[in-house]
Amino acid sequence: MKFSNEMPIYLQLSKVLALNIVNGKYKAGEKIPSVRDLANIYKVNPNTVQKALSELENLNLIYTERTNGKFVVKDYKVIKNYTIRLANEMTLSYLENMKELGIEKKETLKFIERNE
Amino acid sequence: MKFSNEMPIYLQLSKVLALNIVNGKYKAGEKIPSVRDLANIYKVNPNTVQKALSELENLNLIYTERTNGKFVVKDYKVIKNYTIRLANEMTLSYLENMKELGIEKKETLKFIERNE
DNA sequence: CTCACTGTACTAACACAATAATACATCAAA
DNA sequence: TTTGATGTATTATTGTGTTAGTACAGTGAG
Repeated sequence: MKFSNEMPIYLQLSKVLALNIVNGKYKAGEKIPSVRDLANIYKVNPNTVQKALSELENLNLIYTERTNGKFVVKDYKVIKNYTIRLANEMTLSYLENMKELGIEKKETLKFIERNE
Repeated sequence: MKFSNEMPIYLQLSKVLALNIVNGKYKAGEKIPSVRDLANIYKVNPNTVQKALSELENLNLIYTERTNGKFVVKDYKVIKNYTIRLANEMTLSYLENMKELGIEKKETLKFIERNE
């Protein structure tokens, strides 16, 4: 796993883990790997993992059982809603960015067609 | 002008300035504001401006006349090519991100329609 | 109970982005 | 020539992301 230097690692890691929840690698109600395991998996410091996970907890995507581990939230709707919110944010941001480049919606669609 | 803390300011500033070139606020061949002026405009340190501008110089979007100022590159084609490259990168990245959310191209188009 | 595993907390050290304050060299204009 | 503008370079300081190492408390299994 490679991290960019354009953003703090803990934020990048947080996004990666959120994706794992969204795409079902970590399923609703399931336990996620321990802080120490994640640190090994992604070759970062346990403290960095903890910071990343606290982001996910703020998003209500995971919850903590103090001496047992951290778990994906049980209600799948929460995950689904998060997914839709993310998709909308990404779409809006994409369209805005294209607009800033002077590319209107009609042309934007051409760019999308071109990239299968 | 507000900067996020998710990315170094000099990179954010560099993107803003690149946009000013792309959308024609700073036209081909034109002089851009001095390092000190830009620092005042965006309320950042002159050193930060310099770092941002060196990014633009690496992209060949601007060039320097040592004691006269910095100028947008004269050849408009360079700017146009940069714009297209950016748009392609953004589109590709957007489609990949949506795919990671489990949203295929057909559904992605619906999201775009929904966001006029 | 003992041991291994959890999350959590703390300190220390390092790297680097960012700010601040100067200083210098070059050119153009007054 | 003098003045002011330009880019550039240097040094010091601050804040914080990251790593490293250690320690503690609670839980469950053997």
